[in-house]
Amino acid sequence: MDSLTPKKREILDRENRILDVARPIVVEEGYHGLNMDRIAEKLESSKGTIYNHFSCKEEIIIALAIQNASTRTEMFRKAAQFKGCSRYRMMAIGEAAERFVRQYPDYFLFEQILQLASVREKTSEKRRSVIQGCEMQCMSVVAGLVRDAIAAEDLVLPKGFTPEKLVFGLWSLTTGAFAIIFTSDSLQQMGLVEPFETVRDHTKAILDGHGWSPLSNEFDSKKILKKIRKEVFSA
Amino acid sequence: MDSLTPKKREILDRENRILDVARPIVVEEGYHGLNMDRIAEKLESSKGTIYNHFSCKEEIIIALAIQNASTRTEMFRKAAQFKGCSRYRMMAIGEAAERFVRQYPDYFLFEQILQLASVREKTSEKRRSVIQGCEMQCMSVVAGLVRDAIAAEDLVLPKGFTPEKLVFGLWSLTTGAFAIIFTSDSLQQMGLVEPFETVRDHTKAILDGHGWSPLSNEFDSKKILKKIRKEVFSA
DNA sequence: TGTTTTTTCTGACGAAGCGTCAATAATTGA
DNA sequence: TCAATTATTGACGCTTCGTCAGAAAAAACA
Repeated sequence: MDSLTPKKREILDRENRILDVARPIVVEEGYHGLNMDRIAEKLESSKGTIYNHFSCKEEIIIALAIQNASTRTEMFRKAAQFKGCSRYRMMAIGEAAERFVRQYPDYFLFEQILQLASVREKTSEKRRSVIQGCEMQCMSVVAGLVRDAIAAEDLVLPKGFTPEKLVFGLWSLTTGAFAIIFTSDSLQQMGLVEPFETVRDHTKAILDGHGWSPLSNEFDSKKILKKIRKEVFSA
Repeated sequence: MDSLTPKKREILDRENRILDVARPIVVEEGYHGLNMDRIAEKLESSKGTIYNHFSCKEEIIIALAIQNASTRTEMFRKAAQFKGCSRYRMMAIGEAAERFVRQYPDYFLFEQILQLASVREKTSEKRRSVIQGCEMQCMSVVAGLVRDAIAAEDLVLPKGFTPEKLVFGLWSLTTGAFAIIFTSDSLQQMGLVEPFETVRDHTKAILDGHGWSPLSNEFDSKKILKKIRKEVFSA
């Protein structure tokens, strides 16, 4: 359905043009570098027009995050479909998480900005719930996989230890690690050069620690990872 | 040495009074709620005077973080001195991390604000390195403990897997989890009511996963935790 | 004690960014 | 073609930032 009046088309396009202009500014100069006058200037329209699309700059930032958020959900879904036992499928999701963050490092920057209460509260409930929805869907995919593992008797969780608790742990580990990777100077200081590999190692340890079989010493993870990369991620 | 001229004393006091005034503002109204005029008003002095102490509001926020940062280092040091095997001492540090974050939740708020590049870059190298130093010291304590564990043959790390890598994993898990606990709505949605307990469980899993003995099924962690709480934290 | 020098304080000021809205321009539809 | 509707514009008021010349206070000196 591209048959819109030229004017409607222009307005629709502009929404994306605004985001295209804003993205590199936020990436290069951060939250404070982004301002409405500058966007208007680059877009060769007036500030009022920008405000017709976004009610404040925070809305632009959350819109930028939304541009990427559903991609992650898709990647998680696709990864969960990897043909193999539950543990391998979990590995595939780990790979998805890593690929996503390497491919869209901007996303983490936006999330970081949006985590600040004073920024977040300026955004619309509508956009907030889109982001929240994408995140919840990712977690649901993982939780579903944990349930599959339990059903397949690859994993036995202690009484009261819900699949969601396991998801929370993995989520904490990966988002915590990514935050450190992207913002902290400590890694250099500690001499860590391959942080992503280390994240993989720790994910492995958590899963082993919870007894999710096959345990990592019972299979060749290098080989499986290769297979995952080939079968799930090559388009 | 409190024998200063009354004027010098007043100036020195004021530095703290500024922080005392600023803290609740940042905690309650976030980064955007804090502004220099407001501080000046509450302090019943002029804005210029505030600027004599702090060159911008970001400096105030980092100063607030510094007020707590060394406490954490101290708590970690104290915890590492717990009398027991390496794994128990590690548990003591986990307990220290949890206690710190519960006792000074503000600190995490400040850190979050300071993580934004556009905020961080306004702070002085001097204060930045104080914070960085405290953090590195915490990590060193943990890394030292890992080395102790290796020396005691409680832990064998694979070739190339440095103690720092293990620290990175634990650090990621805990900071990631704390960030989620304090800022995300997802926890409620997932029905997680005791997140701190869950963090403990995952820490346990990571340590088990790396084979740090005694493994968690070889001792009564409830009992040890009780002992830690009594012997390390009761002052 | 009075006087000079040094330090500190003050608040008005310019700059920058936000978000608004009356006026203007463009588009649509009859 | 022309009224009605919709979209655009940028000047404006407001808030906050950070500065700095002049005022006030403190310290040093005589």
